[in-house]
Amino acid sequence: MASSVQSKRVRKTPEERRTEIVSAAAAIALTEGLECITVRRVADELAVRPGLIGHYFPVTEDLVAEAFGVAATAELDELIPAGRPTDGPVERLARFFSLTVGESYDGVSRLWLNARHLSRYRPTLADRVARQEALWRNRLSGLIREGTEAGVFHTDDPMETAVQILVVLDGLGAHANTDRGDRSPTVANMAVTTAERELDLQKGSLLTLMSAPGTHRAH
Amino acid sequence: MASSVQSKRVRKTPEERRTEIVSAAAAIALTEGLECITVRRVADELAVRPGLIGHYFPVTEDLVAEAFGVAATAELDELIPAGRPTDGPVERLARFFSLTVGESYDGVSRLWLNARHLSRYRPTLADRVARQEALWRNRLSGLIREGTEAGVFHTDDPMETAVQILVVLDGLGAHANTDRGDRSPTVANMAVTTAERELDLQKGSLLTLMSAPGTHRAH
DNA sequence: CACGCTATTGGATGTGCGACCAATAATCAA
DNA sequence: TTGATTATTGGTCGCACATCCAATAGCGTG
Repeated sequence: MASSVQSKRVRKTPEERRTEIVSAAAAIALTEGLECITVRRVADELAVRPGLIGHYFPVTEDLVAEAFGVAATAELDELIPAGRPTDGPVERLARFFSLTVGESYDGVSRLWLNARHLSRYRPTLADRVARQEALWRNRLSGLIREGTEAGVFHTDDPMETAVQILVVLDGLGAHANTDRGDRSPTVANMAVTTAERELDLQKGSLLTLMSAPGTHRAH
Repeated sequence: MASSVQSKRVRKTPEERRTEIVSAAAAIALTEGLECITVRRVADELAVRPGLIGHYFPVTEDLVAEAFGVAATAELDELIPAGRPTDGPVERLARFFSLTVGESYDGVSRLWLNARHLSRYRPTLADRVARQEALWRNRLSGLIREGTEAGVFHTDDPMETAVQILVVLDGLGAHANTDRGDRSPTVANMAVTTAERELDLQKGSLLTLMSAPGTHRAH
């Protein structure tokens, strides 16, 4: 009982330890940024020695890429849950937007900003970013396609519409690290407006469905 | 003549040396990135000793912020020249877009991406970014206001329209470090489309004016 | 010409990083 | 119980960075 640091070493299965490491790294990626994922930082997050991280990830860049992938996938699953939907396309799209306009989405914006910039120097991460972009595109365009087939959305090219929405979302998210305070409602709702226009929905129809969750900004 | 390194030390006026340093740093910012602005890197760019940089910029972060400001201002002056205009608002806006869709604009996109991310950790840079954003907003909204007063553009709020255009531009620029290859014309021209829509211009009217400069992508 | 100012040099200090490796001990099979 | 496997430790190495400082030498002033 003399020392708070653990004297006995705990030995886990490689799989368990590995996911533990990646999870810790993903958490750091979201809260502090991808460049804070360092061998030492992750190590004392898990109360192990730095060398152990290097044992599972001999090249740190691989851990960074993996952490981004896990974090981004988790966020996407929150925005547009995969699997059998319980709601209709309109409700699911409204959910998506209500989550993306909230301030809690700033963390996600920061992560993407972070990853996109860091991709300039880390090819492994660049690959992961490209894969995640495809994942997000596909998930959103899938939702849109569902809606068009159900007759509630109208667009010739669901993928193109999805990309347009994501571009606007990226543009809004670019300011996650700076001002973002003095934003007019028109600008703040640009993504929703884009969706309503490109999907041929009535103006404000999506917006009115978005009041359900706790974190929204009606302004 | 035995040594290629300079044996004699050159002594310049503080103003001259200072601008020299900032210019070198700005060039590095555009080509390699803001985190490559290091005391040593700038020093051997100018063939001086690292200590000299520290003499003019005791805190390196200040040099980084200054370099970004200079680089961004220079780019803006290229996109929307200040001073007495020789062309009309429509031509100037067309020039703006023809320069922003070209691949040569990727460098600028990268710079903004870089600065916006780095602002997360460097408050001094964050201030500079905020000021530059205001500068860009004002310059573009000024141009739009000119056009509305001349009766060629139609919008109730030139500033809001300017911000909308810039948001789309930021969204498109987010991918400057990754793919950006498989982009449909619709997506590639989103910023122009936004302008035409928000300024109540005829569809394609701006686009057709954009063929002049060498670097454009009609797709 | 001599002197003072200071731009510029050369070097030191301390930090954090990724990568590497031999020694140790936990776990499981024989 | 014994032994092999390997997860985990503890430490080292070299590198790049920002910051600080005393010594040096250009250049203008007297």
